[in-house]
Order: sequence, then C-alpha cells, then structure tokens
Amino acid sequence: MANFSKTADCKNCGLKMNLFCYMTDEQLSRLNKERKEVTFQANETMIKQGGPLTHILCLTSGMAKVYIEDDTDKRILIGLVKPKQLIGGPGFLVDERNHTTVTALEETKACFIDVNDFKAVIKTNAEFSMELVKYLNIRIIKYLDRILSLTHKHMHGKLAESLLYLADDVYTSDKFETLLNRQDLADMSAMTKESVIRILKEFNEEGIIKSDISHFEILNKKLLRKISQTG
Amino acid sequence: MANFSKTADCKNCGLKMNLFCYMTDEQLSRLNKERKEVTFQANETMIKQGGPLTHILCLTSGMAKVYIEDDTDKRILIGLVKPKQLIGGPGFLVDERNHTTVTALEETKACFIDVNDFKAVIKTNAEFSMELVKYLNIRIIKYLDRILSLTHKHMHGKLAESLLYLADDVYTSDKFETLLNRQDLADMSAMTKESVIRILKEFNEEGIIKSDISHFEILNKKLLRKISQTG
DNA sequence: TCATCTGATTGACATATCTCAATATTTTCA
DNA sequence: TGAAAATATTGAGATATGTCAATCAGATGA
Repeated sequence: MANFSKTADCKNCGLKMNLFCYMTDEQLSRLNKERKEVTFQANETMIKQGGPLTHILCLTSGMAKVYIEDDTDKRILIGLVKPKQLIGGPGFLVDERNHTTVTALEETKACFIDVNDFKAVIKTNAEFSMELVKYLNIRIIKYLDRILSLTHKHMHGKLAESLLYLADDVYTSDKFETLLNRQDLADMSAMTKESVIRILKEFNEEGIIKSDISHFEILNKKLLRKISQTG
Repeated sequence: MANFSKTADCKNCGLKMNLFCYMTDEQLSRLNKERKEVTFQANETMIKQGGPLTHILCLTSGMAKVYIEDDTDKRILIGLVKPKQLIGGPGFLVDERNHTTVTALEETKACFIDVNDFKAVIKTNAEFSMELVKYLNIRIIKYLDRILSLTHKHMHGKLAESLLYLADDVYTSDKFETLLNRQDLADMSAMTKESVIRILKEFNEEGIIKSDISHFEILNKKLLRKISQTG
C-alpha cells in the first residue's frame, strides 16, 4: 500500500491539490504509521451521510461518487473523487457527522485518517492550516457556482456542464468511458434520467457528442461550452 | 466606532459565531488599530463579485444581503449578514477575488480588515485557524443544504424555507418587518417574484402566515416547517 | 442456451413554473 | 401635494420538465 507522500505537482491545481505537501516529514510519517487502508468493492458505501465522522478518507486507488441526500429519495451527485483526494470533510470540527454519502464506483482503496491526527496537524502547522483554508474556500466557490447552475440553467445547460466536468476534471479527456449510469448523470444535473436520455440523444443528433451507454466523446466542445454557459 | 471584541456568547452558535473570540489580545488590538470603518447607504454595493479581494469586511451595524450572480441577470440571494458577521471570504487564499456581491439593505457600517492581517493571524494562532476551519465547514454544510433545497423542493417548500430563515436566523422572531422586497424573496428561493406573490397569498389564505408588503407574521410555524420539509 | 433481471429508451400526458402584459398600489421627490 | 417612478398584484397563456407505463437491450446466472 502506497504511503502518503508530498508530490511536486499539487500546489497550484485547485481542488486537486494535495494537502500532504504542506505537512512536515514528521507529521507525514506519523500519519503513515497510524492510517489504515481499506478496500471497497464497486457500489459499496464508503461513507454514509448522518453517520459519525471519525476519520477523513484519502483515496489511494479507484473512484468514488459523492452524494448529498435528503429524507426522501432525492439526491444530488456533487462530485467524483479520485486518488489523492480527501473525502468526508464538512462535519469536521462542526458536528462530527458526515454530510455526504460516498459510494465506490469500482474497486476503490482508501486510507482512514483519524480526525484527531488531522486536528493535531492543524494545531502545529500553520502552513498546512492555510492550505486547508484555501482548500475549503475552493470548495465553497465550487458549491456557490453549483447553486447558480443547478437553479438557473435549463436541462441542456446543466447536462452540458456535467459532461464538461467529466471530460475536463474527472477523466481529463474529451473521449472517456464512465461507470456512471443515466441516473447518476441525472443526479449530477438535478433532472430525471429520462430527461438525460432525451437530451443526450439530441446532443448526438446535433453532432455535439457521440455516445453510447458508457462511452462518451465530445465532438464540438466549443458548442457544448456555449450550451453550458447560456443554457 | 465600536472596537472588535471578544464576546461571551459566540462559541456555540454556528454561523453566528464570532471568530474574534479566538484571537489573542495582541492580535485583536492590532486589528483594531489597522481597520477602517466605512458607512454604506441603503442599496449601495459593498462588495462586487469579480472584483479584487483586498479586505475582509466585518459588519458593525445595519444589514446586508449577499448574492451570487451569473453573466446574465440571474442571481441567488444566499443570505443576509448582521453585525459581527464577516463577509467576503471565499476568494481568500484562492484567487483573491470576490465571489459574491454584497448590498446594504439599510445604512450599514462595516470595518475593512486587510487580508494580510488576517493571514498573519492564521499563521500564528492555531486556535483561530481551527475556528476558521469550523466556520468554513459550517458554511459548506449550509451550501450543500441549499443545493438540495433549491433543486429538489417545490416553490411552496422553498418559500417556506426562506420565511423560516428570516424568522429564525435573521430577525429571531416569528413576527418581523423586512426591507427585502418580493424580488429579493424570489432570489432567495430561486423562483420568480410573481410566484412568490401567489404563494404568499396562499399562505395567507390558509392562515399559515399573515403578511402585507413588508410585515410578516408566522401563525402556524409547525405547518410552515412541514411545508418546508416536504415541499 | 434460455430465463431473468437491471438499466436504457420511448412516448403520452400531467403539471409546476415562468413569461408577459395589464393593472393596482406604494414610494419618491420636486 | 401631486406627478412620476418603482414595486406589487393579477391573469392568461406558453413551456420546460417530470411522471408513468410500455418496450427494448444488455448483462447475469442457472
């Protein structure tokens, strides 16, 4: 199992930044000594909203989807998590509960970091604290953006935005294969799976994308961006 | 003009907490020496989204409304700010820009705290950093909640939620007078002002509230809560 | 290989919400 | 005070989106 490590490419990449860069060697090695790696199977729940927040998770392999849920069956997929990214934060120092549900999309490994170890680092490492504040602010900006998009954009715009997110931020390619199903795309875009299907069909007919069940290719990105912005 | 001060009642009240409690006397007095107080008239823009973030503002009197806007005229009112509360955070340590637009609802005074002074405190005061992380997490939880509400609730539920927010969090009374107009209520609830008017009328007819243009009284809070939850 | 199950697709229809225009009311300010 | 401007209200009609049920297609497993 891979150790937490400082990586060179993380300081300037927004949400993808690796907070561990800012830990001292000593802190990092303590974390590496204490942490426990766990393997989740596809579709397994890694974190359940409402449950106690005892650990922060850091993905080491695989991919997971992060949801917020309400009392009924309604939910929003707020993002996908990739290796090196942290999950399970918002309740930290607040109510020590999880505010998201995280599910493994495929076989996924994650390390459990005790929140107390995390606290200890904040207390003694101002550099790290600054980066954490930055990380949280990036998240806030992202969510504010999400509020605007999901409330004011029409279906075409919302779905276009989701596709761009997958291409640019998740799979970093305009051609990708995804494990997300139609309902997941719907949950990402705050619409129904039937609407997703209909608009995906339109996008295909208009030559904006080329997609089958799990394979997507963006053919006219400029137009897709425009739809995302004006939609 | 009142100085920043530690107040006894702020440690356990979520968003209303006063971060200054966690500063050392020295830090607080430095902040008090450096800060500049400015008076804004009603409807004046205090912070403009997209503009440079050079200062964090702290309200000392009055009230302000916080919006997020997109390229078109669409916007969401994400909250009201009262004295002692901070405004203008999200771009801090990220892109040093403002991500919200803040407008004075009435004559409002605010102190400008240089972001560098703010940074200096984080660097040297772990206790304060912890509280800042807590504060940001509370905000994240709030926004996640907002995403769910605004995307999945129907108009009745969204408006009920807005009214409860005003009564519980802003005016702390089930009977209140507000400077918000119908458009503001609409922007808060992600709907049109016409819809706000129609549903307000329904709520009045059903005896759930009693309202005229600016005066509101919640008569059946239990039902309003139920509408907010199931709506 | 077939039966079964799950997810994708399609279509018809219902409805929540917005748009726009007309009117009424309130506020502003000369 | 009265005219003008801004805001609130109402109604009719348009439309975006959801709902539900039927069908299809691919995956799974005995």
